[in-house]
Amino acid sequence: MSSSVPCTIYRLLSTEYDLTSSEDEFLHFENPYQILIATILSAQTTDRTVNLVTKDLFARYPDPVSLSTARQQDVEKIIHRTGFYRAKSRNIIAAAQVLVNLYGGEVPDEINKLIELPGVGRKTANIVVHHAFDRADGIAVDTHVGRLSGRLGLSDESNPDRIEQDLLKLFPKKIWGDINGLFILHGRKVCRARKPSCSCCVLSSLCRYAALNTLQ
DNA sequence: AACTCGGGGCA
DNA sequence: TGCCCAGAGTT
Repeated sequence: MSSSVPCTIYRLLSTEYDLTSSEDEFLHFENPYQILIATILSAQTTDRTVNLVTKDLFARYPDPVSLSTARQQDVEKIIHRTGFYRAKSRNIIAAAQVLVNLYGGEVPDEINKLIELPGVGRKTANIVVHHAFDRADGIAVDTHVGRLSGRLGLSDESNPDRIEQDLLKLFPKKIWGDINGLFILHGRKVCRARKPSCSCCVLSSLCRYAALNTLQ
């Protein structure tokens, strides 16, 4: 593959999508604590659903100290609508306890430390670094990112960690966060798992899968 | 690698 | 009604 292909992909997707508007949901959170908790709650749920509960949640538990001593039953009532509420309640309380006990009530800004928090995996850690610290130390490989990477021929791997390694080599670090957001938007709206809209896709001219898919 | 946790939104 | 949502933890 030509080394300019990743650059072209980035340019085309940037023209197609406005990342700043799609990230508005997160902008109203005031600090890394709120972003961390909201991101844990956002697993397998839309940002809009999370936003239905965060006002109540942060009014009652404005900081790690207050959340660390919360009763799980009370937290469950507030976040019930975000799904997986038992595990999420347990995890955010335990995470708050770790913040208080190990990090002086602050949210660490390193992937390796964030990943140790209950309820935080590699994807969530990447999201928190990106949104809370305005930086991208990696790329969160969800189903969309994995699917696009395969169809575009950017990676032949199946393991998300290895796909991430391939992507990190292909794209310059300063656009990792943008690539992450753009791939997810494109994977959701155009390059869908089921019926991808290759005829409307700005990347179709450089995509093997589109060439295959549009053959009749 | 497979399985479980789960309510909300949308076509 | 079926499918999807910037997943994580356990077995």
